[in-house]
Amino acid sequence: MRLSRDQVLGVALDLLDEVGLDQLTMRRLAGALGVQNGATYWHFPGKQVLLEAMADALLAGVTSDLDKHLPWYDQVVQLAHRLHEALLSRRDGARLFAGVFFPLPNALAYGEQMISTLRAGGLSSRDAAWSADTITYYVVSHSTEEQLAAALPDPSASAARLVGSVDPKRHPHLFAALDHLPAPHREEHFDFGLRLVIDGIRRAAG
Amino acid sequence: MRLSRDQVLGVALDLLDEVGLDQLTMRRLAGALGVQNGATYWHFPGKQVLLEAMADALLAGVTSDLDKHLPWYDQVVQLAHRLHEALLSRRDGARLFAGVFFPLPNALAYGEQMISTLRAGGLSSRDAAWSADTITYYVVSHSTEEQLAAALPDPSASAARLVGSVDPKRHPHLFAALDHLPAPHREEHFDFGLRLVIDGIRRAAG
DNA sequence: GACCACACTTCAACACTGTTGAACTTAAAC
DNA sequence: GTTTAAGTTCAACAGTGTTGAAGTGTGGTC
Repeated sequence: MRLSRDQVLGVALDLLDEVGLDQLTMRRLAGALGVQNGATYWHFPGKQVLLEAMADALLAGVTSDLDKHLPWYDQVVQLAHRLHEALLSRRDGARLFAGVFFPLPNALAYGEQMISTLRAGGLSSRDAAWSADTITYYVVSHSTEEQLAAALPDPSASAARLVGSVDPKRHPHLFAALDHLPAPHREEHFDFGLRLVIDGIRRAAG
Repeated sequence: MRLSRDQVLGVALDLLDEVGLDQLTMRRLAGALGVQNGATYWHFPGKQVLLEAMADALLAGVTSDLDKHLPWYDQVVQLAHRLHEALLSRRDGARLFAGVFFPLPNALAYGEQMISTLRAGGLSSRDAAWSADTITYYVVSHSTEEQLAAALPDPSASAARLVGSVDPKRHPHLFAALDHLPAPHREEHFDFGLRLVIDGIRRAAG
């Protein structure tokens, strides 16, 4: 049974969901493909290139069917949500994307769309580019943290460790903040920070 | 020559500066300490714990000598700058910090300080906690990207690859944004995004 | 000063990783 | 039906984190 590049890519993404980024090894991938270890190296010159291809595959379609009738800032919100969803669509997707950040087609399309939308809001070329950076930093970082929290060996034990290490005498505000951990309100937490950034941008747009 | 835990930690941080996070191996660390491989395992139960200790060491002093006479939002800016500097103080410091995110003393002190300052600005417990998250996401993400860009094998070749892969016909806005890459204006770029976030927070503070 | 217990180090191994190159097999091209 | 190249196998290399048994040195006690 001969392989194709797309087949390797597809199985690699499925394997990512199954075992996570840390356990995604070339040998395991070969096993999932029903093939010997060296075979994948014909289709991808090395693991790094495979990971880049996987990262870009994650972003397929992030710029499709955007609602162009919304106000520009709501279009920015929509696009940020798209990126967020794309990164969460696969296990460790955000970490995968963050570890690679080179000019890949879908990532470029995302960047172009984001900057273009911001320019439509009246920002200068520089401000649009830098604002897009800020939004992207936020989305990637938030997604990474979400998935890291979800991937903890024992979530309740980890939460207990967190609560246990915050002394209400030494860290009163942090202690109070334990009532507002991101985890139970993932979406609200994401939207809160995103709104902060976008409000700042709207102010910069004048 | 016997080792101490602090000695291992110190040499590990120096070795990090020298070889980078990816090349920081337990054997190399033992070599730098003038000792055999297994020896470090008496002082740290495993590499992960060592990395956590290193990450927290990075943050030593971030909350010292803050200017309490500034308006609350400028105190937030100052603290964010402190975190930024701390993460950049060692090679791959941001990545090191991001890969670990557990309740360590200096990280807790930072969180407490940030939330407390935001509360002083009038934010609710929830809004202060979530705003602190947003700021921290931004600083960590920005620092990570800065160090990743600085650590590229051949910066000018990488820049060329970036420029070369942006087609001005398909990505006009991205192409125009190439005049505003973060790299040559690191500090200005950092401050721009930080201000966006903090303006958003000031608006939320009402 | 001799002894002892424990802190610490060494050494050798284990199971695993990405990557490589030579040999082999299969499929397509003429 | 032979040739050519695409695709695969197999065995090895150099490296990783981690472990456990055996050894060594140092400090405290009799």
